[in-house]
Amino acid sequence: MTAEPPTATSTSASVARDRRADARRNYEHILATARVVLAEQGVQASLRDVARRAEVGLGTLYRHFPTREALLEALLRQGFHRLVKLADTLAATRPPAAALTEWLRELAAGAGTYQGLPASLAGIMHDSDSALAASCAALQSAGARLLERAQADGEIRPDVTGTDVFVLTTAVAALTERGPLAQRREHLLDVMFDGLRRAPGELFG
Amino acid sequence: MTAEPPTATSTSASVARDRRADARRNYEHILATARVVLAEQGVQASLRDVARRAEVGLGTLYRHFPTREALLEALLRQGFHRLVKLADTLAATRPPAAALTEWLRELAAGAGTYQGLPASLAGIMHDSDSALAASCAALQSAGARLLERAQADGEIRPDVTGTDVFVLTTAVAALTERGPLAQRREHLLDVMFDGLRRAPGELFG
DNA sequence: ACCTGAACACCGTTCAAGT
DNA sequence: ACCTGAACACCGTTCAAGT
Repeated sequence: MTAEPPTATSTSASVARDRRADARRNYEHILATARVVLAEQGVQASLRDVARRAEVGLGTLYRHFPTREALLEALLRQGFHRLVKLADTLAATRPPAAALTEWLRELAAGAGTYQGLPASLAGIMHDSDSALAASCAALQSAGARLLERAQADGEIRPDVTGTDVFVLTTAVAALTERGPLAQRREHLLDVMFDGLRRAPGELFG
Repeated sequence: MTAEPPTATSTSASVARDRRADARRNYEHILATARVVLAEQGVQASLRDVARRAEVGLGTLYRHFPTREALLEALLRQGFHRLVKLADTLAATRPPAAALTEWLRELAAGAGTYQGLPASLAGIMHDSDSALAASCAALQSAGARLLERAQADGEIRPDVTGTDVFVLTTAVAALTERGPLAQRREHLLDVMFDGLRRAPGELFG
């Protein structure tokens, strides 16, 4: 049952299907292994090590994931989608400013999944044509929408952009991803959020 | 005049002196070369390349600078001293809050000397026993003194530490060291400074 | 004392050879 | 079609051998 022989009429198609299944299995196995290895060593983990531990040739890894960013993008896609959906939920259920700050807290937490990931996300602005940047664009759009709502509501200063808020949040996530500052993530986010509020001088504007 | 021959009575001492002079020349030359190479390639530049371009053996570089942080520390020492002195000057001539923010702007600008340096400075918190961390401690102390003065003056929220302010500033410097965000350094620092002010809810406290 | 560079153990990336 | 791993061009680090 598990190994059905190819019929005479569909041999080449069946072979192709088998091959695709093999490739697909490799793809999934590399991804699962990468998840473990990056959890251990961070986003700068050795790709050679990932291939070794997935027991595939190095070329196989590169065939499926031509760059480190491509691998990272595949690993993070689900989490990105989850955050985009969360933005919609928060926009529908929470006051604009609270929706924004709660979402940014989730973004910071999500960026902490792998050591070095916040820096990679913040660094997307430096080379915006990576696979990771493309996938992250939806994330930034979701954040920008929450920001605009909060700004329209007058709760958040109008002179910050979605990019500003995104990079500031990932920067705080980077600072607090390990070490003694790890305990201060929420507080540093609070400080940043206060900076995002309408400046004091404009309180009566 | 330039090449004085060793006298008979001081041969070994003279040899020692010559050797020390040679070593000193190597030290200085490596440092000068590193300044150029790091300016081109950032703090992650190849140390092999530095040795090659300084025309010294790789071992010579490692003898003088056993770690990358040691080299970085030697490169930055002057700038660190300059910033510490600047803190004293600002404390003596400017109102407390202005002294703090102006000094932090200079810190951010100084951290932008080499690409990747802000991240290295922010990362000091993650391994606090490097040569760079030791030299940076004076810098952080100077910032902490300015912070305490501004807090005592009631201008800055009391629930932030010197470490908080230091890492937030270097983080903003890291975000804005290149790319499209480079133009927004001053603005993002302003946002951060607003966050450091007494929280709005406490305005009448 | 100090300098040198080969040696070692790693990388990331490519690509001819296999199935 | 896809997989493999040797080959290439790099790293950082160490250390025996030179002067």
